[in-house]
Amino acid sequence: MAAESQKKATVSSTVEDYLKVVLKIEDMKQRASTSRVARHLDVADATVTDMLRKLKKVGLLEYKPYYGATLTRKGRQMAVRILRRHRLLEMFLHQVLGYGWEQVHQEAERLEHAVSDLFISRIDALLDFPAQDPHGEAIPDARGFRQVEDDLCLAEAEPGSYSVRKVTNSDPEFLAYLDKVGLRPATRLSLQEKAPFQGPLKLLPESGREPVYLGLEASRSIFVLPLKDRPPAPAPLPEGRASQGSVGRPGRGAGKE
Amino acid sequence: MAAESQKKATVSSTVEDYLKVVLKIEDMKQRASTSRVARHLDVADATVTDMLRKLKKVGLLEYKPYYGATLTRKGRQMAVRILRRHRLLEMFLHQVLGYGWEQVHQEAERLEHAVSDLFISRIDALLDFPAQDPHGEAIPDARGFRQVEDDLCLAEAEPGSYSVRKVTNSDPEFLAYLDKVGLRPATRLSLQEKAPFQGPLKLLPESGREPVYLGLEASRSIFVLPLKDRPPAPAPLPEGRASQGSVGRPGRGAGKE
DNA sequence: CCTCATTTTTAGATCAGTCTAATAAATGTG
DNA sequence: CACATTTATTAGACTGATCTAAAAATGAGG
Repeated sequence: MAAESQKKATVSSTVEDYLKVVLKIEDMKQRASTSRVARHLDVADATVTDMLRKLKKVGLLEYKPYYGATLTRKGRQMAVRILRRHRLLEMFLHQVLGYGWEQVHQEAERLEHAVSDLFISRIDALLDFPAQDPHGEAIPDARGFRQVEDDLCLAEAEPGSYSVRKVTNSDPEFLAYLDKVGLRPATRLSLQEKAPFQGPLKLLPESGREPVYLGLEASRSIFVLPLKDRPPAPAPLPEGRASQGSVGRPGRGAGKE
Repeated sequence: MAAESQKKATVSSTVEDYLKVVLKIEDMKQRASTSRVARHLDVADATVTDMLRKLKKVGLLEYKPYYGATLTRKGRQMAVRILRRHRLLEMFLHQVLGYGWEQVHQEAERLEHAVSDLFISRIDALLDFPAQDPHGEAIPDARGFRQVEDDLCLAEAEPGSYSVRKVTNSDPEFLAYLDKVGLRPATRLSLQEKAPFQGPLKLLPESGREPVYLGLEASRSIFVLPLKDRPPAPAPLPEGRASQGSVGRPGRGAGKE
């Protein structure tokens, strides 16, 4: 609460993008190396080196040459704020303006830098304070708390019954495809078998009668919650033991920031 | 329809701002001189000289050194497109997100550069294709046609009965004041007297019982429609002879572009 | 038609963000 | 452990948008 922590350092949208990417990489438990950041942002490595040094200087991240970056408290706070804007905007575009879930990402990507805090709080209220975006990703709340994600990557799942929790891929083509075969957040499905040698997964979505064969690589961006065996339960989301109540509870590792 | 006219030359938001300003100045029947453009954009004259030359080079405007700029067909088209976005966004913020009319301008100023055509067409439909923004300014339609404005500046009006058509000033303080004294688009009022020597106007808005004294300068940004003497008519806007039906009719001077 | 004030342009710099090419550090493999 | 490969950094340059200060054109009055 010291006066200095109040200064609403306003950063360029470029800086916002760098912070967002570092957060994303850290969330995937990877090292935010120069090249990894560069790949995510589609810029040259040299550009990233420069920028990381600049961001270190202004205290938004730590940077060790030849190693990579780590967000500071302040940097993480800013990054989560952008993430919140992004996901709220996606939800708004989907729910209010009727965008398909494969269309929301790109538009939100531009809007997140342009919109005011007032705009964000208005759409938050309009949407009745949603907890997930159209891809099933958790929307951080206004204080920066993030819901604990207690899901399982389909690529690692054993055959059985699941419901789709989130899809962490924003490629419109891919999402449109998933949509077509009936795979969306909250869809229940049974994973019937996994072909050996990096082979495809055989899935049966609840809706379609046709099985869907999905490449292993594609399955890495689908996250699911195990379903209690027989699929009787009507509510698909509130089943997982940590998928509720965690907003506002800073608990181990996934709370604030 | 030639292939070249199809190329969707995408310009920076800075360029969009320059075009918007030149359009605004031309709409006020003034010469878009270097210094005038500079004042509107709050940049140095030298910066404008450079930019106008660049914009001439890409065919968005004519530029005569020591004289100023004139939009080309193409430049005007782009400028009107931004104007449309701006005003639709204002209406959207006002109607859907509950912004006050004094708050909409600033937010729209940022959003107009970030939003896609899809976004614009969605809000247009959501708002049921509005013809005016919250300040009473005409919203160009998707083809770029602009409604003919057949109104009268309050500063030039004679005592009598009027209804407020539009307010061409985006200063939040000023608009908040007008709002407080009950002056908004569609408000009926009687102009009771104009003090001599650039003196204030004495107004009686229909709502308030108190007369309002308005400086001459302030009255320049208020435009009104004369009311058919006794104020009996319920519909305030559709009275002026040219305030309807002109969308899509390229009529003299105020049609396309 | 000359002079002065105003307006505009030119010249030269800066800043943020980016690039390519060259160099250097780190790493992995025989 | 030494070399080859990979990953990062440095060096130098460019682009778009901006500035200040100095020079030049315009135009109004005498």
